[in-house]
Amino acid sequence: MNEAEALATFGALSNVTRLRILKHLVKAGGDGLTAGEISNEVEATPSRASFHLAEMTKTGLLISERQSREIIYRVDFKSIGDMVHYLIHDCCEGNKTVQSCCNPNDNCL
Amino acid sequence: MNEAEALATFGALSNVTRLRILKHLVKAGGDGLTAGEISNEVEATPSRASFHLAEMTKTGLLISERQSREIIYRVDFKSIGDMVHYLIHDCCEGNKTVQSCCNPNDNCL
DNA sequence: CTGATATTTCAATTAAACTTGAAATATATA
DNA sequence: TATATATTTCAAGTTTAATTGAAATATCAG
Repeated sequence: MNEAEALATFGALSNVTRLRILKHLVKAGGDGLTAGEISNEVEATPSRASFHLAEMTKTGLLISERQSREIIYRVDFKSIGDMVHYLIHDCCEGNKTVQSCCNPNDNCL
Repeated sequence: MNEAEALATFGALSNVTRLRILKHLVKAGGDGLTAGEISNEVEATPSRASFHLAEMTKTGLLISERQSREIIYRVDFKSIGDMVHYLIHDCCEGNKTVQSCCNPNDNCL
């Protein structure tokens, strides 16, 4: 992941609607959710949800697949992993304080 | 870290000038850098650098300390750790693919 | 106190991101 | 083919973020 990609990914996560879309999709698991379901869950109009879904897909955060009339979105966890990697290793040069927050039982709230 | 703080932190890192400030400050280590040095290094006017430094300090990414006429900025690694924690555990519910990118020798590029 | 240096603040402008609603596209079913 | 459903696209308007340059604040040295 290079600087431009990192900036785009941070930008993608800096909007409430998009952050909530991500969380709903994480909860949905491997089955993903349709654009309509997402639109309902985050209480956005279809066009607004579509705009944000496109934004997230462009940056690589989501993967989409048409299934007949519906379009299913899923999280691409690799892209979030890349972001975590970039944050820890590129930005912070492997800083121990940052790295310690990766563990499930760390001291980071 | 709550949703609003996470959004602010992602926003703080979604700007080139701010991302570069962060990297320069990480490289500078514990001594930090003065506002003037940062302004020079990222090639921004003093007022523009000051604006972004204030933005980053507001979100908790940086800590500032006046030393006579200069103001020294340092990275608060804890805030980045909190962000990493939020990403991995709150957003991604501890997803293994994401977590694997924390290690120095992972497969995340 | 005066003048110089370091930094911030502020108002004005410019640029980017977001929202809205209508129209377009894609697919399915009768 | 006609109609309905699911989703996207587009243009217009609105809001938020970033840049600029001048003025203000803080500290220091003479």
